[in-house]
Amino acid sequence: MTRVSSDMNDDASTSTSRPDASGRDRALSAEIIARQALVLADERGLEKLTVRSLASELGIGTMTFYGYYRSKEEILDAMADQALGSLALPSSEPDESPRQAIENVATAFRELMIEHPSIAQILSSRVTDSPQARRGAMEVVIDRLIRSGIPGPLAVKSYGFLMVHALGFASYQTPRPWGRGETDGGTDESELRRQQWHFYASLPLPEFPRLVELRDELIELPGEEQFRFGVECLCRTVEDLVAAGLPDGRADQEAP
Amino acid sequence: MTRVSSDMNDDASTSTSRPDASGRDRALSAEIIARQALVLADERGLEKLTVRSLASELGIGTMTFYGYYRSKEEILDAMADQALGSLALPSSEPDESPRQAIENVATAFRELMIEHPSIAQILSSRVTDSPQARRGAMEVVIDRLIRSGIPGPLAVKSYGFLMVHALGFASYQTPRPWGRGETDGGTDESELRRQQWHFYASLPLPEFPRLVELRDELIELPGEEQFRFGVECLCRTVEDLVAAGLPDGRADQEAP
DNA sequence: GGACGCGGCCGTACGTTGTACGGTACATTC
DNA sequence: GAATGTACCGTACAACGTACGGCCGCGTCC
Repeated sequence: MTRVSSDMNDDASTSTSRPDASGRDRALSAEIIARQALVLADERGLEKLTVRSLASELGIGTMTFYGYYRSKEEILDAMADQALGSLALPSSEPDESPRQAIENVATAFRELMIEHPSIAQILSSRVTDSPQARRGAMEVVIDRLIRSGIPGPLAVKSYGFLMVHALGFASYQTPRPWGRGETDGGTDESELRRQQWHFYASLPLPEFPRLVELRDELIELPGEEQFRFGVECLCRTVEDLVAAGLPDGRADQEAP
Repeated sequence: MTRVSSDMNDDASTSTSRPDASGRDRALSAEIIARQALVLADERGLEKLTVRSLASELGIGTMTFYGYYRSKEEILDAMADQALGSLALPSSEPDESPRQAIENVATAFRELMIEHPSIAQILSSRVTDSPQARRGAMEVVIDRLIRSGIPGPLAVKSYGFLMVHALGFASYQTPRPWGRGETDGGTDESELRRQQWHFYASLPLPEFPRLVELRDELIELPGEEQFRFGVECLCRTVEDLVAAGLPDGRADQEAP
């Protein structure tokens, strides 16, 4: 059952259908393997992704993997590339404001991190030399920001801001149920919030007055509103700078 | 010894630990081991930190480690705790502005990530259940922000912003020389920048016009100025919200 | 046709990892 | 001295990444 009709270009997803016409056809492609690896890492956690388990899931021998990637490190790069390549920006409106462009990019980044929880770990644990699709995402995002009216240097800074914000946000908590404990049943969203609330409420008041006092806000730290707050900060600043006609976000003390 | 993070009053972790009123004295303490582990991870990289190498560095047998920590996971938490506990805020001025408070906190976070490059990886790769010193850092930072005039809910959001920004920033590149390649001698700052510049300059122009055009800005993405830009965004927004008298950063569409 | 070579596949094996198990050595208490 | 409890660690094992080399079906050349 290792043969899967060996026609990989059925949906025209990849342009590198066959590397060369030497010898036999390969049953798989590097991209299919990377995609499956990403699925496994997102479902079961990056630390459960081993070369053996991946090969087993693909129905191939363990060492066959090394015919497609030279090391496990290499496929981690490919996985990050795969995920970044699936960045889904909504189609561009003709007269998009800087705020709309920023919020669209931010939402796309956030959804990417939610859909692929493992890439935050991958990007954090690797040096990530020269990704391929990452350049494509950079180009598309920066172009989108510039077309909305943001000057180039400021658009680059905004891209960096959003990427760092989304990445840091995904890294900050990563509340995957498989991470700690085996109580899969009781790890829903509201129950986790309730536990956090009780934790903050039970802290010694003389030592942590602020944490106890602000427990209602603290449990919202990993929430959507916190993410939006960061995006709002960027939007306001960019709007100010664009209105002032400054080409970048250099921090000079302007007098209003 | 900055905090009470000793192992004696840890109630729920291990029930079999009686530190005194027992047989012999222990040669080490859990905190000393965590500190040494943090040094090793920062110097040689987190992936080179093994239980064996750590024990060898401490001059103890491998299994002796498990008399202080129940698993390697546990010491990763302790290392993050150790690093967070060493957060160094400058002493508070009596009438500190919100901007000054935010910039002080941001600088402390940034220096922490620079001094301990491994904690970004630790925080990203772990679920990090209930750190001890992290609560202390949260309390101190949020209190500092509130004392500068920022309302409590907004101070919490600002704390989250700064933590996420610093963490994401540290995760984004992590340009450690030991990460890739063995050319330790030629991996200084300016040389790396030059290589990046040439990379962007050599991209195919029709495919990546923005990246080629903005290559001078792009190589500054992991730089200090990009970090400051994010902080500036927060400062401006907080100043606006405080001036408007809003208790938090909820994104209502204000009419100027 | 036969021989050859080549490339995709993978079984086996090796070194390293985290850590369970049990033994040793010594201080304290009968 | 005997008993007990604790700190320490040598050995062992499963799981990991992956080097090595063999098998096998195909294209090519005689």
